[in-house]
Amino acid sequence: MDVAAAAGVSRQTVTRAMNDMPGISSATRERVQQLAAELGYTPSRFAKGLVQGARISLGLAIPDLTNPYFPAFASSVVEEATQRGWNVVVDDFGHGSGSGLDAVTRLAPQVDALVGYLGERSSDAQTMMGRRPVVVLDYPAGRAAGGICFDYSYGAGLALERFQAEGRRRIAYLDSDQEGPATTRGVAVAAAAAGAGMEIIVRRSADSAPAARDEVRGILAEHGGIDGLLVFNDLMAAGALKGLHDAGRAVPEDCGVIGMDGIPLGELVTPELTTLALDLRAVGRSAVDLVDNLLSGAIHPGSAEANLVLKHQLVLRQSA
Amino acid sequence: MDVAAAAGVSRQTVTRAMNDMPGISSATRERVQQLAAELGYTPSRFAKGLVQGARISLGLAIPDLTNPYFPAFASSVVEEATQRGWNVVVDDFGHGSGSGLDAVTRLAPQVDALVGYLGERSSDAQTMMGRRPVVVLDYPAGRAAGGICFDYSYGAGLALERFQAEGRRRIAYLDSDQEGPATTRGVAVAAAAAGAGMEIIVRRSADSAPAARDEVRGILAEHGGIDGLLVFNDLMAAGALKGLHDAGRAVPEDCGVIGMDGIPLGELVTPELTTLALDLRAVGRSAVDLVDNLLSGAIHPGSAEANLVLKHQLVLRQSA
DNA sequence: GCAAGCAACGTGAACGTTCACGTACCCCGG
DNA sequence: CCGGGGTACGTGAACGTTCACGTTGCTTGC
Repeated sequence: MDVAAAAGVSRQTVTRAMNDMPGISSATRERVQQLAAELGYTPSRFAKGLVQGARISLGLAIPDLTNPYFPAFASSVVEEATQRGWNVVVDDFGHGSGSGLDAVTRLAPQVDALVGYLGERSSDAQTMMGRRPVVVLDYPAGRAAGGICFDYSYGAGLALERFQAEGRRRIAYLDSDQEGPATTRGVAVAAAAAGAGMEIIVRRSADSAPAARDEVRGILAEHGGIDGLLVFNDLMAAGALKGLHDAGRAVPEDCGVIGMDGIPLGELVTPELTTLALDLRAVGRSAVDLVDNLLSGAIHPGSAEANLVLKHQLVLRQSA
Repeated sequence: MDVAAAAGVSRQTVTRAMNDMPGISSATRERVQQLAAELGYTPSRFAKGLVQGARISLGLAIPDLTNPYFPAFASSVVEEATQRGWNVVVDDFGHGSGSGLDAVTRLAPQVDALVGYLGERSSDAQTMMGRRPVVVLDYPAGRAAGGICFDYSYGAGLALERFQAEGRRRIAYLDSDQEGPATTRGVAVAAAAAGAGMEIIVRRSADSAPAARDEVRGILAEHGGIDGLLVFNDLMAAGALKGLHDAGRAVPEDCGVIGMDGIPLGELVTPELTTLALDLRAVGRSAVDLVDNLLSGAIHPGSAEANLVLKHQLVLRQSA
């Protein structure tokens, strides 16, 4: 410790001065503090962490901060973590920063727990994190050691019911092409449609508004009679609205549109988006709560309480 | 180190096994690795950091992740930092998590450099960070030790010119009520208007779409003849579009609207938003570049190169 | 048969901080 | 004058890792 030598005192005295501890005269305290400031001394967070034990830092793995869903979610995670005095290390694995697994590789050595949209790789993530808590959101079939997933069957049912109630018969579902052959949502929608005895058209596009816009134009070119469109998420639904407008279809008169997620964007587009909404802040809060309980040992990885299932709510606005 | 005892080897051997270093038989390596996995052993990041020296972590202080501008910016910061092998600790000081200064207080002990929208408190931030680099975005009058700011006078000029070219005469500016008596943007707009010999109406609202929507209804109630509206940012501009629609004003026919920032949201609203756009990824990239150069000593805090001024570009879409 | 060489492993020391002590010194009361 | 009790400081030790060396023991070559 350089400051100790410069001030002619012991390291312990410097510690006392920097942390405002008792057992030091105010004269030396100020002298040491000023000297520290002059020398640009900053206590090493590593040494501090080593001796003081865990200051918790939470890893947050996000597929794409550019998609407004994720900041909405991240916002509540950060808020909730901040309240607990944790800090949050964010990794965005979009834009060529690799896969979710790369994000976990980067985060694992740096954090005490992990929360994230990791898609298929959740078990690898648990392996890399060892005994440390991992909360996977929107995990695919099967249980995660800890996780939150969504009851898409229920949500899809709500949406299809709505379309039917409106008398819509030619329904299409626009899926994301991100995960493997079909997304979790995709299979749920297909199942719900089959259950309701409906035949629906399924198309996929990249998870962005422009891609959805283009894809919708394609759908309409092939299937002109579509009068209901369910979309993978609200961002793509916003693009879909544009695509319908491009093709001269009026929403909701010619074609109803229902999105998923319930992000604030839905209220800003025209017509305002009917959507299967989640309580986004509740999702973040639940994720951090899970981590907290896993850390404290209040609940155990793999147990029933470590897996939450949240339901969507159909928020009716203008588009359907 | 528990694993060392359990495996009956020395700590050094464990180190060699965990880090795939030479000088160890593959038999012992695997035995140690498996034992480590069973015991749930995770190397302490603190001890590692202490002995190996700095793994850089970058603090990112964000006023409100809920406002789509900030994730757009954060996304490029995270991407750029990830490329350098840094990790990013995010703090959102919206939603009652205090002020920017609170965020800095939380981040300062944990990071090697700081980037953020800190508003007025940038000098306090530098004090808390000592010699470590601080890059302040959108700092108010006066220079920051390191920072990026925007030439709002230039941008405001572009917008007002556009309104004039369209023959619009009754211009209003909707400001944010976040910072003190008037925002940096507010004074720039006022100055640009005065320079152009224009008289403009200035109103303020909270920095959110619903607040802007309400405020715009208020403006129209008082000043019905408004035919041009410049707005603090794109999010508020999106709300303003809704407000104009509520009041039965057609955009751009009855009233033109120009936003600021150039976030992707602008292309999803109807009509699509004409805006003073920034290259958002360039902003993030520049911020991280600055930090990098400050860390390496290539440029010095307070020097001319440590302060960047970026200009807006008027992107014409439908709203003006 | 003996040293050289190499592979496999162990042994302090160090990183920078805090914790639990120990030690001067001063002030007072008796 | 002596001891008790405070205040202001200093002194190992410890946290868990890695680094730069040592130290075995076995092979190899002549």
